[in-house]
Amino acid sequence: MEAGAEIFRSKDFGSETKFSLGTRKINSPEMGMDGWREIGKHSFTPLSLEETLLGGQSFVWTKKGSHQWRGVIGRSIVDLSLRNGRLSWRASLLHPFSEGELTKYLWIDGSYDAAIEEMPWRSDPVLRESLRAFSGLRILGQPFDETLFYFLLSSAKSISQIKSCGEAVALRYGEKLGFGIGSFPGWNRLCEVPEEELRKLKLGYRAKYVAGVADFLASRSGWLEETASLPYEKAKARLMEMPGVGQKIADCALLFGAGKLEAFPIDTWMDKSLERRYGLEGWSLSQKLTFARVHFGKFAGLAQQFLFSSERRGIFA
DNA sequence: CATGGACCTGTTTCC
DNA sequence: CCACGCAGGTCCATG
Repeated sequence: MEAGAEIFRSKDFGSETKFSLGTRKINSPEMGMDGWREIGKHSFTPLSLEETLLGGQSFVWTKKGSHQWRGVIGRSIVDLSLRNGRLSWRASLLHPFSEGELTKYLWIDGSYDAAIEEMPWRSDPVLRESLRAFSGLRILGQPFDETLFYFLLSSAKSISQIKSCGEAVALRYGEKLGFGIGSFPGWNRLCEVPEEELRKLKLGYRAKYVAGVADFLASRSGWLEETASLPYEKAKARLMEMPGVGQKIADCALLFGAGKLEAFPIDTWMDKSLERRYGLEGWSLSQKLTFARVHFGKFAGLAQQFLFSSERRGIFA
């Protein structure tokens, strides 16, 4: 399916420049980037796209303008634009990204609507209100290794701090991609980095976790990939064998980086949500988790994201 | 099995 | 402007 490769000429996209790549002449609004293309069918609203990209499940996206975002997925730089309900994208020429990869990353296909339908919103007014407020909110399909890395940095840090620590590591040890962006270096590369170096990049005590996980993986070739392919419970138990990976981080890595949609990470926001909106004051963490998995079902992780956003952005306040 | 403090450091709030 | 509490979690020691 070929969406028209239209070149936007709006002033929002900067002045148009021409340069050659091999023998082809390329018109591109920005050096090193391909032209804009539109993705026909999607159900994002400005709010749900913003919340999907910047709301705490990913730390690789930056807002470039009121309707535009830039992110790095693997080694590809990807721009997204949502104007008047039209979703458009472009990727770096050096490390291209296909439309198929993007629609998978953004979960743009019928299985999203099916997942929404399967959630218990008919009997749950709290969830129903969240779905209404953040209509179109998705779980992203991010690279597993990188997702694990970012969430290893997440303890007692805010989104902006996690983002800048991760960016610093990527810029220092990853591939330089231009635009001041680096790629995730990969665990093999991180294994060569002393903990002290990571501490200099402001990771604090999390540096020990990163170094520990890198060491752990160095002696286990294929371990992460194998873990991602295991059923949820098995995969979670395996992730928790690693230093610095407890219940919450394991669930985040599996939900956001391995497509385990039944994973239900409980952080302080979700803890508050379950207590205040579902009356679970006094329940232990494991009781809350059991309640959530039973009540929300197969797509508990998606429900979690709606409730998380609602709590964080205060729609019930 | 539940509870509580330590672990880094940037940010917020209070003198 | 400085000192102090706290933060999207994990680990280890206690009761």
